[in-house]
Amino acid sequence: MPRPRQALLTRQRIIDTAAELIDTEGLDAVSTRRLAAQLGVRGPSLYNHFPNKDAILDAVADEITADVDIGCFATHEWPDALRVWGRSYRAALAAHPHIVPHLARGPGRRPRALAMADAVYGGLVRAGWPPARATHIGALMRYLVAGSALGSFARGFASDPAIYISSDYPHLGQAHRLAAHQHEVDEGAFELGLEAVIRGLQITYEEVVGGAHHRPHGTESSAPTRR
Amino acid sequence: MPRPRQALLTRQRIIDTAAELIDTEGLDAVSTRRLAAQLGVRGPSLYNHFPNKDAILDAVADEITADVDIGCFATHEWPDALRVWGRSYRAALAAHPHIVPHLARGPGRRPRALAMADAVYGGLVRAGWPPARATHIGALMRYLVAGSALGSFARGFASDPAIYISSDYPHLGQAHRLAAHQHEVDEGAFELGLEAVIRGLQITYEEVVGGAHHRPHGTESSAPTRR
DNA sequence: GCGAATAAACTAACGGTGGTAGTTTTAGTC
DNA sequence: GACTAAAACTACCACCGTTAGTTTATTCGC
Repeated sequence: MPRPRQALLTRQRIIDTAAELIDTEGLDAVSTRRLAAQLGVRGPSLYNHFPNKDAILDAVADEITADVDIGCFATHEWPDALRVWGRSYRAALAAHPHIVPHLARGPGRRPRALAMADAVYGGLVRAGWPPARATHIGALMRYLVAGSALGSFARGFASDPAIYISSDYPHLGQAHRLAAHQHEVDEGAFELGLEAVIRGLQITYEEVVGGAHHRPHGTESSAPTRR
Repeated sequence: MPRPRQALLTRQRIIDTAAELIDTEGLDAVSTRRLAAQLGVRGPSLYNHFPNKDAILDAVADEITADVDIGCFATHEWPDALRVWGRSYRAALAAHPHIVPHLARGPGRRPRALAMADAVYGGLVRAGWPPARATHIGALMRYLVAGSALGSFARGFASDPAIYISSDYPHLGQAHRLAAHQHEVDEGAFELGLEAVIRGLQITYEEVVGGAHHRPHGTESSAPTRR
């Protein structure tokens, strides 16, 4: 009916309900009408609180980013900070895999996503990494995290054994069992990648930064040029 | 118009036109009616050739997978094979970034994607990697490639400088310039990650496989536990 | 305290979406 | 030459995001 005595909707209530709907039924299940129905309301009412549907999804995405640990860059050496951040970043996204495609488009204007980028970049530069490299490392970690949270690698394989019988796939005889080991495969692959990347970066760090943490500035452009 | 003397549609023509539409206008622009219009036809006619829209997108995704070099696993040592495969995999996806979210859900039943998984897994196992590790490496590479092709890291930052002025983001003063260096940043981050991963894996390889390529089985659990 | 402005719900509607049913005509097969 | 299958069509269906305009309650300025 018309304006109620007590407001039925809050930004926060909309965000929470949307997140719940996304988690339980997937991104496609979130229509303005369905979300509104879940809230006991009528669709267009959402537009009193958000300019459009995308803004709702943005708010959900930013909410999720709040669970990521970025304090570690102030308290740990950079390799450990990358480890802690990377794991909490992945855990936050993997808990809500259905919005990862939306989230992975970048921080955009989401304040918490920007704060995360700021902490990572700042921490790496403070540790002595050249700015362009710090950018690369941040990007690379996002690749790993988003790629791993985007969709389960293991679940991507159909669990119907018949598919893999074809002689075209001589090595996939056991692939139908992957889905059952989803968690182990995805987690294990991420950990393997995280450790490999950090180990590889430590070698690069020695080469590039060497022993001196405070390098004379001006030798490395802040604009990420490479030619 | 009833059945024409010469068929207006072909599976291949639909795939090609859909790919073109995706590349030029994005995934959202692909509706059955728009795609049909581009083909000089009326929407429902597509359903004579594909069971639903998703099958069309699947076919486009598989077409793109055809450009990936998987022969390298037969001709190169595993570290070089990973390099060649990874680069061509990423190049194929980055050429069509708009379908990556669709593609990244896994091989499903797409034959070329399955053939790729088969070649990678087979190649790594033949090189001496334990099966569980081979699975992890394949997953890990997909994370890196899909994460990097999914959406440009650099383009994810708004190019409006005003956003980054806030004192909440003390290190992002130059972030608005990222978009201009998109290609360099994305490419550089991927290369950094690829090399770091391979270097890290080579260390693991020495530890796990050692000099002997044929290790007695049973010493390595298939579950990648770390505690 | 009162009038004006704002806020928060609603109904109705627009154009677009994926998909289905049923029709017509052609092409190919026994 | 009769039958079947294929490939286009028209006409829908229910749903989608969004806008416009309405109604009523609250809040703010004087």
